[in-house]
Amino acid sequence: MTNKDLADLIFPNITKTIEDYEKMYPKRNLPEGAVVTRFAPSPTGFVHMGSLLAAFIERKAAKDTNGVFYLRIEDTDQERKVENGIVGITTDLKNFGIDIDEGAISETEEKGLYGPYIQSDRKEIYHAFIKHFIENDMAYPCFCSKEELEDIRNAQEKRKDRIGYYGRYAKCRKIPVSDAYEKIKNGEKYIIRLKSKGDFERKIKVKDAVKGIVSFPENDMDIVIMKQDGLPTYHFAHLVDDYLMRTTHVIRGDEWLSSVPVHVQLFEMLGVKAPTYAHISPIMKEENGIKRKLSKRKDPEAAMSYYHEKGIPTEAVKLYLMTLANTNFEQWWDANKDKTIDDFEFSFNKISKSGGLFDVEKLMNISRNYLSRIKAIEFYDMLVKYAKEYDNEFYELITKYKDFTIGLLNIEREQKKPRKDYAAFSDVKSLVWYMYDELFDKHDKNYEFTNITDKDEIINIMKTYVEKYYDENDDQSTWFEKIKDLSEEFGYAREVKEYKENPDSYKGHVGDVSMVIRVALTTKSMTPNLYDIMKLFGKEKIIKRIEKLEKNL
RNA sequence: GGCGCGUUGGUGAAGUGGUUUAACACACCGCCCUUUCACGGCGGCAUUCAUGGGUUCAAAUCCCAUACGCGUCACCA
Repeated sequence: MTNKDLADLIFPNITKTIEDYEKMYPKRNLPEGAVVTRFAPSPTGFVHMGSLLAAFIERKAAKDTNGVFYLRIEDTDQERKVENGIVGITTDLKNFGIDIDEGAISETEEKGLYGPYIQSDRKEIYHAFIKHFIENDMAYPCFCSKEELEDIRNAQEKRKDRIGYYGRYAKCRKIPVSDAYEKIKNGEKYIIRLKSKGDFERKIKVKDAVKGIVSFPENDMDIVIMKQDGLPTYHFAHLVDDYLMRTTHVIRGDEWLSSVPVHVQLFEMLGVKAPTYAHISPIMKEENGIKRKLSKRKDPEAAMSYYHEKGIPTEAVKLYLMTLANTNFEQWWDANKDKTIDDFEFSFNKISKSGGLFDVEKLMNISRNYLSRIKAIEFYDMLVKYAKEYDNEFYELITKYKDFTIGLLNIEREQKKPRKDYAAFSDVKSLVWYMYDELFDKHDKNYEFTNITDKDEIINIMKTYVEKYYDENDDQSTWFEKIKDLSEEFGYAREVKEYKENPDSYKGHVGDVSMVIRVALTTKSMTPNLYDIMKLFGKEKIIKRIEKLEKNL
C-alpha cells in the first residue's frame, strides 16, 4: 500500500498531472519587468472601498509595466455566494473605469487563456495538485470530527500550548496509509491536510513589497487544503491559481500577512517560486475617537453606490484612491495639472505601511479640484447623466436650456485658477437654482441685501441702471465703467479707495451698488461673476427679474 | 495568550544616520487683494517624531524594552 494507491483511491478520475497543466498554462510571454496582478473577490455582489483600492492598485501596477490584470472569482466558500454576484462586481469595476485584461465577465462568460477564472470551475485542477501532494507524502487525509478538534483545542488551552493541528496533536498524520485507505473505502468522511515539515523554532524572512522585510516562525501547522465538499481552502487555491495563472504580484489586505508563512511553504513544497506579496493596510474610519476598519455594513461611504448617488465623479474617487495608494501622487498632480492618473508612475514602496483614515473632506476637495479642471461640456454631460437618474426636474431644465447651462458652468472656468464651486453633481442645483426662472419662481425669495437695504433706493438704482446704463452688448470693462457711472449718480464712490479715504463724502461705494445688482437679480450675495451671469440672462430676463423684485421685496 | 504588523501636528503624510531650526496637501485661524462670494497671495498652526533606555561625533531615521492600536490563530476568505 503506497501513497499513490491512496491518491488514486481518493481521485480515481484525475488523470492530468501537474506537468500537463504547466504546459496548458505556460509562462506568460511578457516584456521584462511586466507585472501580473489579479483582483480576487468573493462573489458577494459588490465592491467596497477597501477592495476597490486593491483593485485599483492592481490595475495600475499591471498597466504601468505592460503586464496583465485579471479578475478571478473566489467562490470556494459556497455559502458566501450571492445571486448575480459576479455581475455586481464587474459593473462596479466598470463604473470606476477599472478594465480587466482577462477573467470573469459575468456568471457564465469569461475571457483569457488562463481560465477558468471562477474557482468552483477549477475543481479538477485543484484535485490534480492535491493528488500530487498526497502521492509525494506532502498531504494526508484527516478523519477528525469537529468534536475531536474541539478536544484538541481545549487540551492545548489548558496546557497553554499553541492552538492548532500540528506536531504531536496532529493525530491523523500518524495513521498508516493502509488504514487510511480502508477508512476511505468504508466511506468515512475526511478532509485533506498538508503534511507540514516546518519548524516553529526556525524563522523565515520574506520581503513584502509594502511592509518591507517581515520575519515569522516557519509554519508547522497541518492546515486543511481540501474541505469535505471537495473544494480547496483559500491557501491551496491561492497556490494553484496564482502559480498557473502566472501571477507575479499578489496584492491583498494585510489581514493575510500572517498567512504568508503558510503560503511560501506551499510554493516551496511545489518547488516553484512564490509571487511577490504586497500587503496593504485597511482604510480606517474614526468614530468617537476610535479608529476602526471602514466597514461596508456600518459606513455608507464604503459602498460605491454612495458616490454614485451623491454625484461624486468616479474620476475624483480614483484620484483619491491614487493619493491613498501613493502618497506622493497629490503633489505630483498639483505640479502636473494637465496630466492624468495614467501618466503617474506608481511604485509599491510608496504605499503607506499603516492604515490611513478615510477622509471624506479630502475626497471632496479632490473632487472640487477635478471638476474645476475639466471642460464645461464634460461637466455638463456628467451632470445630465446624474440628474437623469436622481433629479428629473433639474434634468428637464438643463437639457431644455443646454447652451445656457454650459455657459453657466463655464463661468470663470477657462482660466489659470478656475473657480471651485462644485464638489459633486448634487451641489449644482442648490448653488445655481436662481439661474432658471422655473426654479426661481417657486423658490423662497430671501434677498440677501447687505449694505444697501432701503427698498426705494434699491428699486431706484435698478430701474435707473436698466433704463439708462445697461447695454447687453457691452464688454466687461465698459459694463463696469457704467456701474461706476451709476454709483456716482446715486452718490456712491466710483472706487473703493476713494470711499475709504473719504467715507463721509459718500453713501457707499461701487461695491455696494454691484451688490445691489447681484442680489436684485439672483437674491444671493454669493454668485459667480456677475457680468457673465447678466450676459447669460440678457436684458429681457433682467427686466423681468426687477419686476419680480418689486413684487417680492 | 502565541505570532506578526504598525505608531511623525486636528487629518492625509514627506522623511531610509548629518543641507530638517520636520516638506507638501486638507482643515482651521489671521491679514491682504478683490465690484460680492469664491479664487488667489502672505502668515500662523509638531522645538518635536508613542514612552523609556542604548549605539553614534551625530537618530524621526539603527538596536532593545514598555505602552497603545490593528491583524491573525476555522473544513471563511
